[in-house]
Amino acid sequence: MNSSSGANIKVLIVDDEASIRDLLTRTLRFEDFETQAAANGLDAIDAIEKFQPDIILLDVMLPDMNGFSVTKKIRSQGVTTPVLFLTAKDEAEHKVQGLTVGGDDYVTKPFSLAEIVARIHAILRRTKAVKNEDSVLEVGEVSIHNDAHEVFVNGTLIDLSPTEYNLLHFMMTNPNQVLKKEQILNHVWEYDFGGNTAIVESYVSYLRKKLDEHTSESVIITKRGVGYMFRSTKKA
Amino acid sequence: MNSSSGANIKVLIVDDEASIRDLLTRTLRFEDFETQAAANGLDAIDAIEKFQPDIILLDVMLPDMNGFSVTKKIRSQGVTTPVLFLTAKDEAEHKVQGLTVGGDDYVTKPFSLAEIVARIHAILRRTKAVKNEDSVLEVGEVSIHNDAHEVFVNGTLIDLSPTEYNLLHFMMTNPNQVLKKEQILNHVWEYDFGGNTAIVESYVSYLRKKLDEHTSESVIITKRGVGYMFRSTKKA
DNA sequence: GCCTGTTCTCAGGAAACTTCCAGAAAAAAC
DNA sequence: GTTTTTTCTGGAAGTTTCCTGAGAACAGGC
Repeated sequence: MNSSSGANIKVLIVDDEASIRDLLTRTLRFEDFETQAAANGLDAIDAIEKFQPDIILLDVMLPDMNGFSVTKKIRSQGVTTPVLFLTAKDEAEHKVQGLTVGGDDYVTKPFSLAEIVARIHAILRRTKAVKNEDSVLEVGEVSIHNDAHEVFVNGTLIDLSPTEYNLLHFMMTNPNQVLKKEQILNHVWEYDFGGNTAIVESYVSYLRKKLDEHTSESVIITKRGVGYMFRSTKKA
Repeated sequence: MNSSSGANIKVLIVDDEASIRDLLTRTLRFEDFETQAAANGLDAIDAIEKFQPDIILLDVMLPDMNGFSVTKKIRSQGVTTPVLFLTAKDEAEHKVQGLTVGGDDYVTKPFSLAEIVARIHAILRRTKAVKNEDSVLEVGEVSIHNDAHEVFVNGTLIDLSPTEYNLLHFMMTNPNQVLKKEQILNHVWEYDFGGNTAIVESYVSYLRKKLDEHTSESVIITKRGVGYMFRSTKKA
């Protein structure tokens, strides 16, 4: 999202898969977070002590011990750093839910990068009141209420599917800036999505159909050969 | 694009085709980058260690190992140098997509030199904040907003096709100097473009038609027998 | 289980864009 | 002033990109 999204925030990434560590590291650094990574539970505990992260992304399945044990261990040492668990969908979701007390939260793999970034902000907002990722986002004639997951266009409530909502949210956090279809795909869809950018076209089409009947002019502009742009102002 | 565009920046060029290495080397040196080249993966890994580049142009198809393996290898060694992948259009684009989320990016072959230079700047701006390739470029009565891909002439928004935009951008980054048609062709069009410089004349004509109705005098001056020049000031 | 909403793919058609050509216009050469 | 060279520009062909409807696959709620 914007360039100083995570300035001065330290994130510890714990996952045994190198590709996931890499993906998260580069994404979060790009978002201006300071990151460090660990591949197993022991290294993680070590890194928490030394690196003193503000938040921990913790894979539940680790080679030596599971994420819950890691959490239990550090909590017993008085560490209250919030944890964002990364878990496979089938990995006993209810188990995770029970453990996400306090500031903690979890996302299921495969996740989308936009979701990870959003969750991190949400957690930090709750626990530290760092950077108030506003729960209401208003751009031009459209406003998104993040808490209620509601979208209003010039006062009218619009019903969107989850993916439509995510796409709109991503575009509205980057208004007046051309977003390449690939860029959109990489942020809004899950990281292992197999298809191509045609789906972005489809969803832009869905969004337009729902939004544009209430606006003076289409809020999503096609920049042929480049991508799409959410406009906040009149085109002139 | 101006003469000190890449001062003190080290670029490692990795491609097995000598002609591509040459093309890139000459272009980037002209742009004041410091360059070094490698023809295969092993040499590349070696060069990364010794040369310590600020950015790597990496062909995906290499004789010994592919570009992803090279990246994986160096990342595992803690090297975070951003990579600009060079890839054939049909070469499993989705594979590359996952890798373009952090600082990395990619261009498909055949690329244009202007695009390579622009991407390098974009990457460096994001990762190192070296030399902010301004997102707004203003020369005389014309201003280009790179983020939104919009062009204003004396306040009026002008609608341009991708090629028109690229041509204008190239000319505006080199104002008040005569650009030979061939030079323009080499920078703005893809390197394997088959036609001749007549197309530059066509596009200059298109640009003039769109821009000049809002300016006091044509912004693109013909230097007969030589080329074209974008003027920033009145001609006198 | 059945229905509904959602996600994703695909393909046809429309629109925009690129490229080439050829005649007109302008400038330079003689 | 005429010829030659170079540039300009409209048109047409061919290609690419984008939009959208239709339908398959899937999940969740009732």
